[in-house]
Amino acid sequence: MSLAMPDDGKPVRRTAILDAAEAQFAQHGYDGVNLRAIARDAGVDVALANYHFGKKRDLFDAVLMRRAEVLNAWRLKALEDALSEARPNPPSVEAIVRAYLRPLLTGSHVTEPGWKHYYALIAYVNNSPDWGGKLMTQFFDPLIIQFIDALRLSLGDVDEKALYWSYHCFSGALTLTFAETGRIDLLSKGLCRSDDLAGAYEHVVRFITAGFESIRPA
Amino acid sequence: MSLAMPDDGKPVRRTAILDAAEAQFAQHGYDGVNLRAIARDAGVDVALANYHFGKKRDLFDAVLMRRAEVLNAWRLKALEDALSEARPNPPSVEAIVRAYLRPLLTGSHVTEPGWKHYYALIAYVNNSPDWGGKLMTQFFDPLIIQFIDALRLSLGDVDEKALYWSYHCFSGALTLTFAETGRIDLLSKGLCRSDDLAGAYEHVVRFITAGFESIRPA
DNA sequence: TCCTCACTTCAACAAGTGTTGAAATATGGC
DNA sequence: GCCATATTTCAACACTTGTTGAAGTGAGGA
Repeated sequence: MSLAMPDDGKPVRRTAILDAAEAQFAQHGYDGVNLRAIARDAGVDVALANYHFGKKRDLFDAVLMRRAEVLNAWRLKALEDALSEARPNPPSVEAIVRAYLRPLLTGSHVTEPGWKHYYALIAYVNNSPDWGGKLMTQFFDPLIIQFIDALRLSLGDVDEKALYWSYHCFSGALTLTFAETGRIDLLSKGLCRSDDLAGAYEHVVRFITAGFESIRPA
Repeated sequence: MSLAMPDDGKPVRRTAILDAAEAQFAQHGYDGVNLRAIARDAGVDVALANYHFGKKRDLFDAVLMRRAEVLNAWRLKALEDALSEARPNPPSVEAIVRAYLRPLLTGSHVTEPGWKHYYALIAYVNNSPDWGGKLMTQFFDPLIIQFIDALRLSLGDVDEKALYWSYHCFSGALTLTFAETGRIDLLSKGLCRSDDLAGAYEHVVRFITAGFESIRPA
């Protein structure tokens, strides 16, 4: 393995491009970014992005995919832990919600700044009409379905439409919160801070858990 | 008044540009749109957008402002109605949430297709880092503060941070739902439909109301 | 009729865009 | 050292971008 290779066996410049693209796309969206700015941030020639990733759109997909695999694995493990801890009973709604959120707040997800960019990117994709929905489906649906299955298990014979719309609310609240848009700082006149995700965690968990509990059949 | 003037006294081409820009910005975001495409959709020369609105960014602001004023007025009336109906008691949380949502589902907001574009645009702005938060603050905060005041009245001596984070969750869920991204259609395999806002309404109200109720002091 | 003014179009600029093919360089196996 | 391969740079093309100044149009008032 060359000295120019990080642990994953891919050239360092390749990951430098991914990192720079991730930050840029998160901040300005797909169309707000040009490849020369990405290359400059990565300390690299423009053409190199094309060599490693092909077209601009493919680079965007590569950025999205890289951490999606990691995040899905973390979340899956957290969900399985919650399920096995509660067995033979179904886990509580709160435990499921926490399993979905906690990976965003532990380990390298906090220390490595790239993850913060990634969360903002997810918010951008999640709220983009048409193609955003397709991308989310492609990268995250297999795992999300498992979470919804767990919720169905926990809530009993729940109305299916209510379940999906509730997850939809969850998704919107979550992506906006982790995007750290600075919105709540202005609205609350500094009382709440976007970058204090740990502080937001308990509030979000409580709000979302109560929302899901409200559809539990009587 | 010239024949080229609609009721509001502004030239028809001016509003045609606003309509076209609204649709384009909603679908592709600020940077994903070029003025020539807007002009083509409006059946107008490129330079005319510049004549009426100045720079591209000013056009974007004009699009945002046009319906913000209308929406804020509708919502304020709905809130005041809820307050006066409940007087001398504080209104219920559910009544406040409904006052915030119902204007999106009544009158011209349903019949006029431009409003659907506008909702998608709000989702785009709300989830944009930095400048998105500033824009939302500028156009919507005065009204939102009144809604939060009403919620504080209804919920009693509530924790302030919990109140703001709860509204934040509300905001994320709401903007995503009304953006009609097509996401829930794919996730639910067609069971739920993004364009069925009336169908989503009751589910969202229930979820959000329960979330706010969960922070009510014991 | 002529003038004024708001509105609209035309033509063009200067800068920036993604993408590419060929050349240059580095790397690892023999 | 030599060769095949992977990586990186260079230079350039063809095209789109926002913006502008000058010219054109039409309606209403004097």
